[in-house]
Amino acid sequence: MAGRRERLTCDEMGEIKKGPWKAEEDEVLINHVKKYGPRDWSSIRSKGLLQRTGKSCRLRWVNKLRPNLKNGVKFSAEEERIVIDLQAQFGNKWAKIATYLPGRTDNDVKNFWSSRQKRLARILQTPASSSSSSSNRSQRNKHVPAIHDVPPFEASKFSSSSEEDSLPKSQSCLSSYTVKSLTVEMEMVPLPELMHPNTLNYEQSFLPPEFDLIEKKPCIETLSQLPFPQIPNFQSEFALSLENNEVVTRLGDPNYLEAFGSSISSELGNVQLPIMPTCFESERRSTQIAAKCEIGNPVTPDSFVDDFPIDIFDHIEPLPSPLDW
DNA sequence: AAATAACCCAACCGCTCTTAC
DNA sequence: GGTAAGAGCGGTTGGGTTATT
Repeated sequence: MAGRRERLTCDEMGEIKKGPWKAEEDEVLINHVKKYGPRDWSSIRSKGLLQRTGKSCRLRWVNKLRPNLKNGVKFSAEEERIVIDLQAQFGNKWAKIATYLPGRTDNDVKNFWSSRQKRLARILQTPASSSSSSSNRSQRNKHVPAIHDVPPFEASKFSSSSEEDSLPKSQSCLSSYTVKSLTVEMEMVPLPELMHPNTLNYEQSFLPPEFDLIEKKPCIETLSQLPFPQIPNFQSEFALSLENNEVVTRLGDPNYLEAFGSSISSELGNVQLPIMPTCFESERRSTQIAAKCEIGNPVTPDSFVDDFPIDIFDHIEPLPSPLDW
């Protein structure tokens, strides 16, 4: 990484240094914070302490030097679940989400999510019959026979919109589930393998001090009302039913949903799809949308794939022999 | 052992918001 | 109320590392 952003030298940038931070610079920055607190970032440069912009100093402090950061520690399963749930709730408000994850920065969360989305995208774009997939570790491990008809994943759809931000809190929560594209916003099904009872009360354990219960009430309530205990059933029944497997295939096709949204629900039979929280149901705008929601609105192709244990697909179709990889 | 792909993450950029004057 | 500076945030980039062939 060294030199990557140091091409622009101090002279070229008007004495502003860029690129990786040196230990000495960190030390200067830490000393500044010790003296004056985490503020007056621009004064660091104006005093000649560092040839960095205030912006750069602040970022360095927030992302790397701040105490109690979990630098170099991978996201735990619980943290992952929290991010997934909160992203579904808040959108790409990484700073806000990070406040629920002690020791994590918005950059951490953002990077984590980005990696996750890339992984997801690759899985969904995997041609089932492609021999070239043998060179792809993820594709090999996560062979997805039923998803290859899914249109290419559109990562951009996963970013939050300003439209959502402008809504009242109680509606913004709703909008991410109903108003916007169903196939996009419903993807955040809690990871089945993470449905430990002791992970379900994270809201309490990670509530930041300034958290306003009243403000978030509608969404928090719905979160707590989510039928998480049903998820494991959903997983196992899905994995063992060929009929349901076919439904999974169809659900992966937005056109199928569009055309057969209401009738498909009967096909699901005993399958316990994660269902929409009640507050969302009450806000449905049309019977068509309602029909889609009832058949398991949070379920989209990517959620099917990504939120299942990798080996779940072993039950759907025998994996090819390692010799064929 | 080399080549390649995938993943990770630090750091930057541009925009918006907040605050002080 | 207008404006400039500072601060904060989300998106993006690209080098380093690791895993796989």
